[in-house]
Amino acid sequence: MPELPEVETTISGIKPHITGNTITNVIIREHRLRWPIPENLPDILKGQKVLSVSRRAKYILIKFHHGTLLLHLGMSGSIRFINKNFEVAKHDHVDFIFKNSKCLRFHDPRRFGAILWTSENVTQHKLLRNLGPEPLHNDFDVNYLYGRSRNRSLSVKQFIMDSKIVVGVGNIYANESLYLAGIHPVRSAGRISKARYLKLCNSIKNVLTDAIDQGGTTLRDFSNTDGKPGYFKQKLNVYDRSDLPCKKCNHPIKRITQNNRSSYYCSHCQH
DNA sequence: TTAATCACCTGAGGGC
DNA sequence: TGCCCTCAGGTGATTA
Repeated sequence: MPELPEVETTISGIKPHITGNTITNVIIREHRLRWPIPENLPDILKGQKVLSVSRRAKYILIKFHHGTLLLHLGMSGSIRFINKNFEVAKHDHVDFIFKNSKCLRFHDPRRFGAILWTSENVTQHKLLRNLGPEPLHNDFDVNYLYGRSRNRSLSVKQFIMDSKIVVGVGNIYANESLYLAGIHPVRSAGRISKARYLKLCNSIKNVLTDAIDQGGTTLRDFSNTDGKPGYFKQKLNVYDRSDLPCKKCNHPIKRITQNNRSSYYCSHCQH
């Protein structure tokens, strides 16, 4: 499932191919994603050149001179850059055809993803304007995280997964970061010391950086733009490892449910 | 303002 | 083999 490292991997894969390239057609086979794809998207994009590709949180931003295309991969989405005549598979919902007969193909079995258009300043788009800082930027640090956590009673795991606090920390990396910081996932966010938030802040940055270097985490649904898997799964310490021995102490990894999300932790190493 | 819950969706896997 | 059920989960919207 695409989290921030997977989105970063996707962008690295498509950026060199589509930047400066011109769209000649957009084929929409299925409009019903998380929100309906705009009916007039082909008219908006035909003949337009891609100026840049960037990311905010897990949104991929493809900039044109007259606006920005927002792509979100949701739970199961992926993008591939292929020849336009490549055989269409089930759940290949949208093709962006380019001048050189190549095609950016959006595939999403669960249709939790999104393809939206804005002609306004994209940073003020309603989906982006209230987002927290990027976890790998300098403005995400222990002072910020500790300050935002005061008087918050929810669990620390829910806290770091809240995109208004920090973006891009999904379930996998929240579990891994808390394990590396030695913090129990159900502990109340407001009752954790600054010293422990320093560890957590560093863990989040390290886990995400490492995962980006490994090309993301392949579980059930993710592959990169070449259709190849990510390799971070091999480095997971707790996620999806319930009942297996902790890599530090050999105690079995436990699994609990928090807000309908699976949490994995070592009761011996995390407090 | 905060926290909890719901809704969206389909493939995988297990039980029978 | 086939059917049914449960689970997985990102995130905006809704409710309390």
